[in-house]
Amino acid sequence: MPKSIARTYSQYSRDAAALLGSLIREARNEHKLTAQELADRAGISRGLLQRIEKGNLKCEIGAVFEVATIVGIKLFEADGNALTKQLHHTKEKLTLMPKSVRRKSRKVIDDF
Amino acid sequence: MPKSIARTYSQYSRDAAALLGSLIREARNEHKLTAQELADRAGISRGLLQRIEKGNLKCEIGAVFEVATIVGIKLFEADGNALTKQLHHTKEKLTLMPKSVRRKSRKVIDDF
DNA sequence: TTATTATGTTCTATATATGAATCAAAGGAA
DNA sequence: TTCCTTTGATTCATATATAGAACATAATAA
Repeated sequence: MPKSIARTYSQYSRDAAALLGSLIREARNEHKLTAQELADRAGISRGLLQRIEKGNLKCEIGAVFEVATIVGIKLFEADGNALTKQLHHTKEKLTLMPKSVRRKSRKVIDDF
Repeated sequence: MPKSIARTYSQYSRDAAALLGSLIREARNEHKLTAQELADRAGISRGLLQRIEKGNLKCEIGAVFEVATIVGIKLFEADGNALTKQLHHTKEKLTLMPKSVRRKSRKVIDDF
């Protein structure tokens, strides 16, 4: 990760992460799960779980999704099956669309 | 990250990430945005965007949220304002709940 | 109150995700 | 077809997120 400069995030992204973290925290309490227990189930450290619950945007999305799934927070869809359905549908749409994005040539316009 | 062993993810998490990636890809095409352009707007590299669209679970959630937000994919809520409302509501609930999870003492039962 | 457990916080070593560069392959326009 | 662009797929150097430990603080039960 060379040339890295502190990344900026939009307010919406920060709110979304904070909300998801709070939802996880709430769900964990309702499930009567210790931070350590939930972390163990998700295969992550307690420290990482804490950062997730705080809405830290630098956590890997896989860890966040795992934790959310364990405590019963459904991403995107209410019933589980709809997820894969929508996935297949989306992928079918993709095959029918142009493979690459291409706008009108800039080169030709620029030089003359 | 010591003692790291290839992390495993649930099928649901993998599907969720794959779906989100496909949705991003689709939205990007509809917005007529080049991968490079979207990556620039999100402040990430094109390679990272590629992995996000592939549903790679090891990407940082902040980058994924940024990209999703830019192409108009709303996380969790349809209208933007409801997000913060729900956030405040959730945090209020948290203050009314026990601060820590504690089950009946195991020590006392175990030894005697 | 006291004892015990959960959570918060900081630190360090290291595994690894990321940015950048490169090349190949594919796609769309003329 | 030929050109130009976009995308896919590598590779590598390095910035950094993570695991783990240690400790402090907070919170619950008795």
